[in-house]
Amino acid sequence: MTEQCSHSNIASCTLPSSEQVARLIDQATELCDKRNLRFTRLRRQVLELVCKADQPVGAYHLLDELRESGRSAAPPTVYRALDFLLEQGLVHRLATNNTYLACAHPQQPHAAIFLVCSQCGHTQEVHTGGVIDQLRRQAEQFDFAIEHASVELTGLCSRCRQ
Amino acid sequence: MTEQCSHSNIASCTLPSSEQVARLIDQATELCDKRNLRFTRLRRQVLELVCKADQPVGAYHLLDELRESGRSAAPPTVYRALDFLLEQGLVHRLATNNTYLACAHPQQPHAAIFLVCSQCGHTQEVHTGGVIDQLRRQAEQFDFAIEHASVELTGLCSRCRQ
DNA sequence: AAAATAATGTTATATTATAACATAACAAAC
DNA sequence: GTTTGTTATGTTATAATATAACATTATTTT
Repeated sequence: MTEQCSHSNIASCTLPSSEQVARLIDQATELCDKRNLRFTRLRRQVLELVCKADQPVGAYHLLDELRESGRSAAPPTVYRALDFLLEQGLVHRLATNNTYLACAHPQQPHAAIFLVCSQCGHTQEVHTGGVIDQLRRQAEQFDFAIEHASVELTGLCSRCRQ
Repeated sequence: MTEQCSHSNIASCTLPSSEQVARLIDQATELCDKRNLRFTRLRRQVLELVCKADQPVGAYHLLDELRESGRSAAPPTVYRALDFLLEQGLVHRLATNNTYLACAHPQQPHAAIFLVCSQCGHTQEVHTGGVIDQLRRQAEQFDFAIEHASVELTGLCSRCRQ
């Protein structure tokens, strides 16, 4: 991700080039090391597949790719790896279309907003501190403690609007 | 829904009493009439079931209830009715847990935010013009035209926090 | 090395949703 | 009021997404 990503007030994150995939893997390795967790071959492989995809991918698509790579794999194989990556904040799950995508900023935990194009599927991770903070304040007015915010905006991306 | 609902700047909507269910059905009848759509027995029955539930319900739960009521029903029966009700803005779908709940304000189309308790499942529809407007503005900065906003906040409700 | 823990393999199955085609109900036109 | 077209529903099958449960392997700790 993080092509032109400024991580200032508002940041948008486009898709990863191959060197950036390597960097994300490096970051994940470091991060797991720091947390004393095992970044196994399977977990690395699944993260690579998610990173390399140019769009959010479904679990069974990842399963196919694992199998094509010669590995013996069944649904739990991929779901367990995804669960691990989700817990560590290395990937996000989009509830509106049951897909997974690599997190652009695994270092600092953050709540993100996703712009999902309903036509081409292109998905952008956007960071706008303001919105999430406002949501948190609103929730607090109802004495509600947010554990996870799922904010997914479906619509037409700039390319598909033309 | 709409127990203590002010529909002012911020409005919260609690669960419906039985008279309120009747009112929602009346509103739906009117609305479909106005739009020249058929509010059939099946559609009415499904909306009633969704309204009466004290929490968002799954499609297969509705299916069971339809069958218990004596009606012959299969998955498409309930999904088709739900699709109709969704299109008309009479129910909402929660993507994070694949459930459906009655819309508190079918009259005026609106984007809502949902507070979903991860412990008891209680779900609150909250209307805060501000947040949705802000989301729309943010999206516009990326030349993105929102068609649908799914904003689902998972966490602990006030009762479960204690 | 043995024991304990964590990860993966494997089989089966649960849960959610849709495709495809047949029939029935309804509305419009004649 | 019957024919015709359209919309809704019935019905069967199956797709797509996800998890349970238990066996095996790998890794870490003792």
